[in-house]
Amino acid sequence: MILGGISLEEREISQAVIGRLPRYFRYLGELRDEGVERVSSQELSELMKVTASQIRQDFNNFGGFGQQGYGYNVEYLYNEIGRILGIDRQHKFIIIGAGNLGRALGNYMNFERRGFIFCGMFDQDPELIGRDVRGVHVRPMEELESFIEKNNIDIAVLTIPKAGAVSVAKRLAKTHIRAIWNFAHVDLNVPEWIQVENVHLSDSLMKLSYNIKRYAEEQERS
Amino acid sequence: MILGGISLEEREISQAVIGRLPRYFRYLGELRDEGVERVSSQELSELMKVTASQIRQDFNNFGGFGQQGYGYNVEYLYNEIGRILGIDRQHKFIIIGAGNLGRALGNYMNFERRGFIFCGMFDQDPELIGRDVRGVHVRPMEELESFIEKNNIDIAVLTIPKAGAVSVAKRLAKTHIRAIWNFAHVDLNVPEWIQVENVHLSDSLMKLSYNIKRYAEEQERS
DNA sequence: TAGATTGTTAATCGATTAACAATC
DNA sequence: TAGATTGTTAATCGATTAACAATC
Repeated sequence: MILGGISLEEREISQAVIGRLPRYFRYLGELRDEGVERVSSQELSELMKVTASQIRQDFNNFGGFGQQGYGYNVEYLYNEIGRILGIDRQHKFIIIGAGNLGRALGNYMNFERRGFIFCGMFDQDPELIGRDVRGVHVRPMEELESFIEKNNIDIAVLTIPKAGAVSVAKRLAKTHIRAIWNFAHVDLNVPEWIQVENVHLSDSLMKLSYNIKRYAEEQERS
Repeated sequence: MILGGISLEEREISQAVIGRLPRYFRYLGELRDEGVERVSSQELSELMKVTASQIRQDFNNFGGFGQQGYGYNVEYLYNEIGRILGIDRQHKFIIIGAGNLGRALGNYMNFERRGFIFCGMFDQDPELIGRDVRGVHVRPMEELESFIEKNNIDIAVLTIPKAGAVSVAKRLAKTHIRAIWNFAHVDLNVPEWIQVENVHLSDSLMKLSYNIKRYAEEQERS
């Protein structure tokens, strides 16, 4: 299937679309668990409160998953989206920073369900080294690079203060790590072959604060 | 300042702009801490890797903060954006769900710096009730509504599994809570006067997974 | 005054929605 | 076949970028 010389596979999908895939995946998983076999873009649109048009456009970025007159097969579509998101394969991850947040993420079981395997944990604090988090014990920072290479780690989760995050990211850039899930409140500069996804909790809280204020002011005016 | 009958104050700011404000705020705070007095949109654009045009457009949504030929005063702009985000005022919050994530958030000091005051914590598990998290002890769920009303709580942080989240959100909807910071992996249906900000960690992880896969496939092709 | 840089309008780009022919 | 619903093109909308006059 060729479009202007660029095959379907190579066309770049916008991050706006990618950002919606996990939500589709979640709703389809729920429908599947309820035993629903088929769903139309219209039905899904009412459930998810987005337009049916958007749903069809989004899915068609990856080729036709549906069938005219029928709709989409829930099970099939669910699996396809999972495959697109890459969660049909396993990802091995380590957590750098064994503080409260790092330990909370290490203890969170649901990531495993999606193929994310918790393999190691690191900290520089001698107090924390050796501690056990769900069967994984905390290692000293010196072992970081060797551990990554020996165990073929895919993802490093950064749960350390911003001061340390930049230098740790530099160390990671010299390994074969493929991605950083960054909870530190700083923008990381890494080579283009390392994918970065930021979770800036205080940014999220500020947006909430803005919306609280905006709503209050709207009310005052009316 | 009237534009087509709608005053500046009333014009709706797009969430795209709001989403960028915390990042501006962070960079301006760093410049301020470094003692930098003025910054031009050009300089800020190089630092933040966005266009100078976007920066000027974004700021002008809220009125003119700069001066031709000079640029922007860092301290002033920093304070103005803080004010716009509503973090010049205090927000009292409670955490519902005293599991690993809830406790981690409760222990995180930096929210306090931005005026978010940790006031209470709730859980249904008798094992957890009474436990102390940074001076706040965990209360039983029965006390939720009375505590919110008595202490004028603004924000409820939801760190419970999705099964419980929907029913707790229903209870919250009957209180005077103003916002929910939702870490449960489910979409909440609440009245329009309650602001909701979702932090769906597994969605974030799936996006990362997609980008890992996409990069790998790009490499294969070339 | 001359130079710099904003505020703002106009042009472009991309994303969303609407419409409908294709087809199951 | 008739009805339903997709896949896809066209229209609209909104967001980003470019350009430049206003002005410090």
